[in-house]
Amino acid sequence: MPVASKNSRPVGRPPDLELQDRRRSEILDSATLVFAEHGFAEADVQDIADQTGVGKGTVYRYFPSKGELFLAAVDHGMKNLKAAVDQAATPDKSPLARVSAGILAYLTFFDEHPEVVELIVQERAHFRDREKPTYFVHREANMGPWRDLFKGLIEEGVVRDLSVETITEFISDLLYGMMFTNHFASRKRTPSEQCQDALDLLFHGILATARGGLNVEG
Amino acid sequence: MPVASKNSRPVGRPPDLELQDRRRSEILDSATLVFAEHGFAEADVQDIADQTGVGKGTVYRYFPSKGELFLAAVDHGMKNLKAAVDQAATPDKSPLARVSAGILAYLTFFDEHPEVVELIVQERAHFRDREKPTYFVHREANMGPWRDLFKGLIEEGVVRDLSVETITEFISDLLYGMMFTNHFASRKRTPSEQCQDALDLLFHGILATARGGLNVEG
Amino acid sequence: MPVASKNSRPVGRPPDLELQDRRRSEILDSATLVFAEHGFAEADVQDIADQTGVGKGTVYRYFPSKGELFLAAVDHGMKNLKAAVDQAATPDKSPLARVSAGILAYLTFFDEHPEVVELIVQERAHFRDREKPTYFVHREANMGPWRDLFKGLIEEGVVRDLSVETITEFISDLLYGMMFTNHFASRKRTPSEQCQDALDLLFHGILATARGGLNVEG
Amino acid sequence: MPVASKNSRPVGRPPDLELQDRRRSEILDSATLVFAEHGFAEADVQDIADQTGVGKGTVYRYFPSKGELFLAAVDHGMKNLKAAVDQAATPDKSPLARVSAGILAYLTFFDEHPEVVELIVQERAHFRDREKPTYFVHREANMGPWRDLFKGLIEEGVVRDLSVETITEFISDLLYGMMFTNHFASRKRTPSEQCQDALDLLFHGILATARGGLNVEG
DNA sequence: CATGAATGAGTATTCATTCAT
DNA sequence: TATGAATGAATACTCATTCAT
Repeated sequence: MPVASKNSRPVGRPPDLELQDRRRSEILDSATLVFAEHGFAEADVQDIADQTGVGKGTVYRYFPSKGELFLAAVDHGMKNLKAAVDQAATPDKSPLARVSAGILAYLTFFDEHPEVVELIVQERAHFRDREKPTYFVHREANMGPWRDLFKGLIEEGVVRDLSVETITEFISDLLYGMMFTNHFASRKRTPSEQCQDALDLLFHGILATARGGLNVEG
Repeated sequence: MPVASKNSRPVGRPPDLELQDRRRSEILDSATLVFAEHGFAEADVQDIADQTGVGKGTVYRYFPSKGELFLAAVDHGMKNLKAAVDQAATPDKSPLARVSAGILAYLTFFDEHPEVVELIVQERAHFRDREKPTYFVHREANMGPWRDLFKGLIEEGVVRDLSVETITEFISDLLYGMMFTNHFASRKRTPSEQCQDALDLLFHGILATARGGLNVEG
Repeated sequence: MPVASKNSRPVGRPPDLELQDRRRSEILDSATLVFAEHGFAEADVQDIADQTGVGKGTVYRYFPSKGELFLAAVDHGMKNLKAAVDQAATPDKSPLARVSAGILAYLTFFDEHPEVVELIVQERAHFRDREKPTYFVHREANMGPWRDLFKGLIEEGVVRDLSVETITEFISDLLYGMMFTNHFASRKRTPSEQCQDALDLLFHGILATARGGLNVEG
Repeated sequence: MPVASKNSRPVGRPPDLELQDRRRSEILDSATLVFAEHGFAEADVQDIADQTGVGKGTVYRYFPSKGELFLAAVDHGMKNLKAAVDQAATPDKSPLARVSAGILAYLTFFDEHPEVVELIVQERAHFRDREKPTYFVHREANMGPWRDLFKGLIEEGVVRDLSVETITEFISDLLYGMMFTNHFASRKRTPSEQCQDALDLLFHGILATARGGLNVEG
């Protein structure tokens, strides 16, 4: 039940709450585009306002500062990433299939949304004092189920008896590196192909021999 | 009658070439520190001059602009990285040992030189129009010997019959991701521990079963 | 349902057009003073802003650069000159009286507005690449009626049968030289006295003898 | 007789006095060119040094500052002007012929040395605090003989009984205006043609009627 | 004496943010 | 509430001048 403001009769649901939400969303979308195209420092709030079709002052009614707006855009991007991965790695699939699907979804998301990659770099470059970049905050928050999944796989004997942490970090780092490299070095392979190769190596490693007496010390 | 011909005018203070080189180096070091601490945009050329103990004008005698100075610092960092890796992965070692040593050297370098990681991010954030970030230019230039190495390992049957490109990209991406994540998420593990785990997974994969009838589609 | 269509967004503070015009004018006046006092190079945009009583950013809202502001000030001065001359040399006067009135108005204008003389010198000194200085652009644009006037006087037999161009250039050069010399050499005579003398010589020349057999070659 | 410096035996005429003079002259010439081409503010002392073929420090050994060097260049130009006019308006000519020759020499000099015109403008623009621009200092210093000449012509009845001052100022202003206008407005006429026309008007005025009952008041 | 390396003062311009309307 | 006019902090780069060699 909406609380009527001091001197007004209750007018039911104010008709512009919805508008407010839409506006916020539109500004966020424009911001993502403009920040990704020009970088944080070069992006003008005026451009974002123009792109959205509102006045500059309006942008400031929705977000207290350029920085907050930027951070909100990054957060928005991270939520979209999670949604894409979650939608792909559904619980009805087998655990390994979920791994596979999750990785493919991750690669596909960034392939389709290069602007989010840009946002991630820009954040790290311009907000160096933050404890943890938004990406890693989200990563940590979403990692639990994956840890459980690998724990189960180990117990089942499907995956070797390694530290779960070791596995998830390995995969996380690999994906993080792939995402950046794809974008920075303009790689042309499809997410699907990449995913295939990565999974093969991830699952079986590069060596031909059975694991055992390898000595790499010399 | 003066002996000096028109083309041999300089009779004044002779340039001290050694001093010039030292100066250039000192400025580059200061720049690396200042750029890493404040980021490219916030870094003040005056700070770099102060840090080096010279006047601002002197900085501009050695580097034509703030941007060129920054790029030179990145390049310098990349050269140091190569030197560290080359020194570790010497040809007298066995191929697999060279892989191992190279990876350890890579991780150790960035662990000891976090400022270079910062430079890499800053470059990508502020020089988005460059064809390829310096890191990738160097990576490409230095990759040849590694490709040969893996080609040999495959021929020997030590490494599975995979595309060499697939292997080097996999490792490159993994390392790139590890370097960034270590720095951005403030990971505490030693390069040596990380290297061990990464090599284990890289060599043998995560699966317990022999490679073969795995079906991850469902 | 909002009445405003997408194209009629502005619902906020309406622009005060009259204020804008006044502001522009005030800035132009301040600029004229400051540029004349300090010269173009030494003039500080901050001074102009202070003098006008606005922020420096406001100056840049009205003029895109210091240079454009300066040129606008010169142009403004030239328009004022034309107005002064036009107002004096009205068509109701006889042709020779118009010449006389025009010359007096010209000399009087620069006597009362020495800052415009400064602007003219400064322009020539700092914008050497312009095809024609503003002064000459205006001069050319305003010369037509004077040419017609002299053409008429020649046809009437009042003025000798000389090339109209010769006459107008002679007068133009003379006045240009008088204006500069008055200002640069701090001459003290009143415009009126100067005008008298100049007209006398212009009309009758310096020689006592009737025109004719003079031979100045030897 | 040269005075030997404190602790040295008299060595006769030092062999490099001549070199010094030559150097000074070369620097002055280079300075004139560079100042005229780029304007005072944009001209670099380094350019002048390069142009002369000496080191920047050497320029400062001959002239205490950029400003002094510039002023010396202007002065040099003025002296050349005087020489040109003096050489043309020799006492062996008749008075009116000397006037004619002087004017032609003046116009020819600036036609052949547009760089001097530039110097004159630049001086006025950048040294606004000087009591009198160099040009006017020289003009005043060189005017005496011309005043005498016109005084004589008036006494002879060749020139009307006007104030000598009025005549010389008229001519001076006219020439000053012609010089600037020729240069600024890129006039194409030859000095000789211009001189003819100017003399005709100067001597006889523009009116067809004999001087007398002209009334230009209405 | 000649040189040129070193110095550091000086300034136009942008753009996030505010707030009158 | 939405707008955009007004503000002013903040900063790279140049170049006249000095002086060690």
